Amino acid sequence: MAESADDRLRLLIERIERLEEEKKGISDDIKDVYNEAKATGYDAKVMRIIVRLRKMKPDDRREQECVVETYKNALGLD
Amino acid sequence: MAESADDRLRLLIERIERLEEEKKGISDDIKDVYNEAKATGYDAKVMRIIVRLRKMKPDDRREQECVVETYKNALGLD
Amino acid sequence: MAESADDRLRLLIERIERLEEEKKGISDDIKDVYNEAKATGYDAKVMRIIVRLRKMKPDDRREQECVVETYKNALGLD
Amino acid sequence: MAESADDRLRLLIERIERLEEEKKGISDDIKDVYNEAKATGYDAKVMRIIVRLRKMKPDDRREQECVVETYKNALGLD
DNA sequence: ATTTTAGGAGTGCAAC
DNA sequence: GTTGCACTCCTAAAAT
Repeated sequence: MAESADDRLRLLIERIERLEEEKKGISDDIKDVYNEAKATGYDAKVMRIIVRLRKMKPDDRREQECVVETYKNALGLD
Repeated sequence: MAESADDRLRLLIERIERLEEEKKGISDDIKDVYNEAKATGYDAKVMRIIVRLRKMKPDDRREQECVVETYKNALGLD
Repeated sequence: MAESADDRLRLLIERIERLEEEKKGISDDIKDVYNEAKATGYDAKVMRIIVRLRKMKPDDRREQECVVETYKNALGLD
Repeated sequence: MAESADDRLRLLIERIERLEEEKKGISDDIKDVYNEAKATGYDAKVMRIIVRLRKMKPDDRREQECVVETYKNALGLD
């Protein structure tokens, strides 16, 4: 036959490898932005927190922040 | 000789395995506490956040919370 | 001034968010390839192992495989 | 009442914190064993692989190793 | 049954 | 160079 099982497997693997390279490139780009931000004086760690918060649905986020406050108060945290 | 290299390696591996079992037991205990808390009506996810916050040095924590607030304001978050 | 600090921060965050979306898209593509492979009868877990092995330098890989064999023999594994 | 909700939450949190300390202690012990092994000339990375292999059911392990071989051959790996 | 979520392990980077 | 930190991956549990 024109295409052996071995070739099929190889093609799948190679597609994955190409995609992983692309992904790696983007990860590097993200790292660059954080470094650029840090060089400008921003706190990268906090920026990561912000990105996470913005991923949440606003209502969920506010709800959670509220519960966190409650628990902090219960424990005398802050 | 009394103790072959093979035995030495085996003993090291077995010590690691014993320790990993202990660790697993404790992880399960922690999980139990969270489940108990959840059954009592507490929000386990928020509890995890609290545990993380309490691990930080209070000054660092307050400093970070402050920067988070600043960035949130800058982005109109909240 | 034309560009406030707030805008600068916002732009950085938005660049990160765009890049993370792209990255997410590629991750999904990779997942799709694995699913396609699985549907064809391949073992996705083993494919992941293969991808990892192909990432290594051939000499390093062979060297490591050799040491693994040695340790397995020492422990009567296999 | 004798025990307020705040106390209940605090007690749960403190139990978790104690357990996490124990867990951390064991993790450190494990690290120590790997370091001791390394000092004796063993390859810690390979030891981790061995530990993982020994966790698997022997039949599953052999089956998987077999499929890995097959795929490696299909790709001319080795 | 599918999809999300958390914990753990491993890897690589970075700072010291 | 080594220690710690952060990101990724993967497995397993959980919720829907």
